[in-house]
Amino acid sequence: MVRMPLAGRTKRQVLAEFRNAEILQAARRVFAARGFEGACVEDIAHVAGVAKGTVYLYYASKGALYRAALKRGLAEMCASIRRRVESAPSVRGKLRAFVETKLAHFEEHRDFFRIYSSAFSRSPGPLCCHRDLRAFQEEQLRILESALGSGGSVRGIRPQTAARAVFDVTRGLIERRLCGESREATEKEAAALLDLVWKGFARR
Amino acid sequence: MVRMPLAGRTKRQVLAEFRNAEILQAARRVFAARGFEGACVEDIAHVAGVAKGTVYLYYASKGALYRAALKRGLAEMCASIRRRVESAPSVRGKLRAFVETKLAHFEEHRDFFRIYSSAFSRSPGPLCCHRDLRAFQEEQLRILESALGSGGSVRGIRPQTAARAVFDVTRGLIERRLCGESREATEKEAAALLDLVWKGFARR
Amino acid sequence: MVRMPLAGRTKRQVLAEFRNAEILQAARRVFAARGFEGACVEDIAHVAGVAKGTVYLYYASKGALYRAALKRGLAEMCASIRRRVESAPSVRGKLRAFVETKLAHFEEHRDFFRIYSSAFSRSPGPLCCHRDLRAFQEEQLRILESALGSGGSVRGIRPQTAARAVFDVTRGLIERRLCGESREATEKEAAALLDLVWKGFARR
Amino acid sequence: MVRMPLAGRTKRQVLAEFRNAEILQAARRVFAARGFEGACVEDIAHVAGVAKGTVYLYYASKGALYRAALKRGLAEMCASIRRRVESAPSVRGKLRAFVETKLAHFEEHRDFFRIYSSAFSRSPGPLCCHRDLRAFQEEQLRILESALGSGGSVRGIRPQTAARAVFDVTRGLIERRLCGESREATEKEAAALLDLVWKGFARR
DNA sequence: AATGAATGAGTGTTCATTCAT
DNA sequence: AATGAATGAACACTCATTCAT
Repeated sequence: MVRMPLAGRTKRQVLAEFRNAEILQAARRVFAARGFEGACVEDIAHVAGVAKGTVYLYYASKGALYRAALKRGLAEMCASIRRRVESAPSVRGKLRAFVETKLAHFEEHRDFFRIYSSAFSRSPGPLCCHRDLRAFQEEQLRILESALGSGGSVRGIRPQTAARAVFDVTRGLIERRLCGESREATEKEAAALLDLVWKGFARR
Repeated sequence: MVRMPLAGRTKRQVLAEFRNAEILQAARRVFAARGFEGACVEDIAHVAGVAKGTVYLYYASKGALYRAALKRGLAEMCASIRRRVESAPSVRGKLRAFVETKLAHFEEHRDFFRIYSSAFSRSPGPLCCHRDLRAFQEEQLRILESALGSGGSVRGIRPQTAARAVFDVTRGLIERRLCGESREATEKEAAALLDLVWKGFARR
Repeated sequence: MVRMPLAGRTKRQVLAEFRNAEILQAARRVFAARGFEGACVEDIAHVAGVAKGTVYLYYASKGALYRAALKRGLAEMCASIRRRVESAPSVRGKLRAFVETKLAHFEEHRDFFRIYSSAFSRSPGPLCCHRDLRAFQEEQLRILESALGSGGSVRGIRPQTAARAVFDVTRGLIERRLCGESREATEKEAAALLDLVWKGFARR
Repeated sequence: MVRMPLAGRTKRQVLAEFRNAEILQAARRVFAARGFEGACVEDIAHVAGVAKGTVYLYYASKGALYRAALKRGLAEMCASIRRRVESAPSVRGKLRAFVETKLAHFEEHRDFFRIYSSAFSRSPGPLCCHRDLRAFQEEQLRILESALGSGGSVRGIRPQTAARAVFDVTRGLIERRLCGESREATEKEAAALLDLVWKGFARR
């Protein structure tokens, strides 16, 4: 954690942070457009407006840069989800907010989905998804759980279960949406799926 | 001109089919372990017990080999799903069969999941998953739909919706299972999720 | 030297000779179209209507096949030159016949010129053209020399010198013709060049 | 931003030019020794004393490197020819200078002749020589034409014709010289051929 | 801190040649 | 004699990473 006094950052630090942001941004764009292996550091550097060597001053390797870009994207999305879910008034509204926010996010950052969805399968060795990805998935589940738990309307089904259902179903929705399904069809499907889960969960 | 023995296949053809199977098998293993870009044709050949050039007698390119391996894996899985689902007696039993068959399949072919789950994000250009993958997803949905439709127990929710819910939720289950969740936890979760969907779908 | 009795060739031999001719013919076509390195034995075999392995029954290597094709082409051309030159009545007519025959030959077998003209530069090791090529060049020179010598009209210039001049100048003509110069321009140039040589050689 | 010292070139630029020259030089040697297809980039790099990748910093492809090497060699030769021809006093002296310069050049850069003479036959598609080669041939012809034209001694034969004769005959001389003919024989032949052309061209 | 020239390991693919059938 | 499946050496080109300036 870095102390950040009001006027305490030197010009150097400010510049460095700016550069870092530029690089991360560029990385996201390029990785998203071409995948991890398809992207090349030189292009990322070019898009970021710096020289290739500079990238290595900020990130130790292409892999580290990839992970940082992934993490940054996930963090942004999670924050946005939390904000929207928490500000929804009802439980059903919170579920809708979750689905809609994620759909909108990936539609806006359509490119980012490729990173997101390949994060599981990338990484060598034993089959396992990125630590970061796991962490952010957990966070999303917790957001959903507390939304559902606060409703207190359960009968026989745990909020964790419903949270996972919503989470999984949302992923499928996004995938189909990005694969070409129309916005209307997706919205109808989203409503229907939420309805299904809701009925299963909240029925008395 | 080659004599065609009664069996209908010459020794040559048999050998070729055997080789082909070996190569496909090896491809699946290596692609699964290292991803498309991480895998190198030489290794696949080595695992298959043939020379690099031989691979190219059977498949025109690394990409073609990848697609064939993916397709073969998907076809096997789909066939196995259909068999098990159709032979289950009740509707709930069919759903259980779907989930359990997929879980078991990916547990047995743990490696294959990496291919399966990266199939979406691979492929350049506009974000879109492989034709083959799409086709097999559709087939699985149709299996589920006809299982659900045959129950006739719907109320306000279409079988398609429930099918998608089951499909999506199963994917999540597998992912969590392969990422380290215990078999027991997964089974419990599977039961709970199916229960949720079932209640939402079939409630009176 | 193989004795060739009128009815003494077995079916086998006849077939073999036929195959050989087909292969040589195909080799010439393919080498001409794609150069030595660009041509692949499989294609030659295909064009010849035999299997790849068969080519190796007739020629020990790609290089040997190339040399044989070159030789065959050169032999044909030389024979045709000799015939035409010898049947021309006057010395000037013989020179004209030489130039015209070569021009026509390469125009008809335009492809062959690529083999012919690369024969010098191909072949590894010390810079030196193919033995065969040398031999056929010598033969052409001798044809010219005897044509010129028979005229007896020399003064101070040896027939060998004039022969070489005609030979060299013809090569240039062909090159320019095949590189796109029009037939008319070439013919005019040929006449002018022959005139020049003739005046230099035969002047009293 | 790089300081620009008075000399007008930074150290970097100087180094780059040096490297470039080394690579071109090496390319010429290796292409000459083994032909275009026989040469491999790694060897060229090795001879140039750089790593393979470095070659690609200077030339986009093996083909581009080849063309550059060809062009550089041609340009050097043409310049040398022009210098020597222009400084010769008489017309006959100019012709002699042309022949002698080319002979000497290829004898010194014996290797280069292989590139030079294969330039015609390389290049796929319709039979045609390299643009560059054509251009430099034209230039040599123009040098000869203006040398001949300045004599004004023509009678019935155009300087262009004589220029081509000299050009073609020189090529033959070089080929024979490099194929093993002795220097004396070549010189005698050169004199005789020039004499022939001269008599044909300049006779009254 | 920033640069970008240099490196060299890595890989898909081709193809001459062999040899079991 | 003919085949064509199998082989594996060869090679152009890319790109992550380093390091002198």
